Amino acid sequence: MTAISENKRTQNIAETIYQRLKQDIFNFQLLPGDRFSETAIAQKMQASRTPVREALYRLERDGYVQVHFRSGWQVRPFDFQYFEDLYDIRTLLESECVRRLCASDDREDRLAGLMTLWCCKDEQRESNSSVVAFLDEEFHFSLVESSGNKEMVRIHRDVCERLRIIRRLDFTQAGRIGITYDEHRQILQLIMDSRCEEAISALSEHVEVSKQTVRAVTLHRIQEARQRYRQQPEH
Amino acid sequence: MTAISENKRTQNIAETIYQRLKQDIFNFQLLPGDRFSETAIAQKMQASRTPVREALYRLERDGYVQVHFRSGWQVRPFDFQYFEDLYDIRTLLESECVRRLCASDDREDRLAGLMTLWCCKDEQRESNSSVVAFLDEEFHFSLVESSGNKEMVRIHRDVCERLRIIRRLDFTQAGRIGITYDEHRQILQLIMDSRCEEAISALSEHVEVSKQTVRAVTLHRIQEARQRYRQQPEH
DNA sequence: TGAATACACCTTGTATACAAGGTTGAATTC
DNA sequence: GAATTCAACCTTGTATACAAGGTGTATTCA
Repeated sequence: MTAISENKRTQNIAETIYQRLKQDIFNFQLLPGDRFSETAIAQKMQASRTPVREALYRLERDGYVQVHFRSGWQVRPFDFQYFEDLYDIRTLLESECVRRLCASDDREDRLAGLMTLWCCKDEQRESNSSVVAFLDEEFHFSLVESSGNKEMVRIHRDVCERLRIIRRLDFTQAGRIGITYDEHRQILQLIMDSRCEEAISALSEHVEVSKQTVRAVTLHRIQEARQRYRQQPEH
Repeated sequence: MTAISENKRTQNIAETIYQRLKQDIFNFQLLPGDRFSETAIAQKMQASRTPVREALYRLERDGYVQVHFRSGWQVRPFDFQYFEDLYDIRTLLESECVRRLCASDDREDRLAGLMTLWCCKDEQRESNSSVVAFLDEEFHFSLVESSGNKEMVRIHRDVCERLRIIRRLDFTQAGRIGITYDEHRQILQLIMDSRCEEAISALSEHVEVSKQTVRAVTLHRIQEARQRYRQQPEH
């Protein structure tokens, strides 16, 4: 009801439903393995099946849900290998961009913005974990954008989008914010000094830690959500 | 009419239309920049707009067409920067896989199939350009599959799929077949010898040549198709 | 009591009707 | 003659009706 009525002045019910379903999956209101039908979603969203189907097929291509022929839809079960594969790709793409940055002459100009943001005094550091999570993503996006390869940017954003469902849990852990600042600063400094391999190592390690941290947290959160679900089942 | 009536025993009109539209784009029967409506496609395919829309949204996500709000669809104009970006990503992904192969102990087993196929005697070489084009793709797929990273495989296949529209013109050029065989053999040999950087160089060069060859051919073919179109316009 | 079968219901796939708004071209006015 | 306005048509977005087939349950038979 809400999402539809605050219908952005133009029309894109399909887009709205897409966003809302993704949110539901991200917030573990739709749990991995859950099954549901197009009609049920349509009723919940107070819309017809047409935009619902459009949204679902987008989510299917994104890898979040899968359709069973004439037998309903299902939230794709969690697969940690899947996320680790994505992390590997992220590392590969960003490493390549670091390599190109180190070899470029104008890296000072390209990195100016990031330098002032991440190499600041301790008291100027952001402390809100949501904001830092956002800035962290921007940091990695910027690295890839510096490559000038639009398709690489697109793929990287896509990979990060898939990872966001678990990454956003990262900064809820104590100490992660400070570590992130330190590591970003170190990476930038190494790039500026053209110490390419060291920069790539630092970056890879940075991502690896994030991966490990998230793995434990996510398992915990899914467990938690499943508990809640069992206590007050809606159907 | 044909594509629909030979309707695979089950139903997937949307899938059929998707394939057929993509073919039309690949064969330059739908030219970059062409505009068309859902209704027109539906009539041509003798189906309703519903599966047509599903197919078109898939093609949009694939990057082949774009929708103009309440103003029809358009085949996305050719953008060589786009294809060169894709070639760069391909090179990056495959290089990484070569690197991993060189570092692995069981590369002999993993590459056994490719070795017998590409390091054969001259008289055993395939001469049909379509077949070689297919085998060439399989060669590069196999390299990436050896990484064991399913998502990297998926992205690589996706990139290759986007490139196929221009790559398949490659092997129509005289001499390309022999060169492909020679280069594949060289790359495999370098990997087997664990000469990692040399293997990557050879691979990168191999892809680069393909890129250059295709660029000229494609420009020519589009020109050609546009001529035909002007001579016998259907509308 | 258990297994098998049939039927009712539910699912997605497809076709079609309707709505809202963009485009185009002709008519009208200056 | 040129510019502007308005209306008819065409476009996609959405809702709904219908079709084909999968699922599960209840009933029946052994």
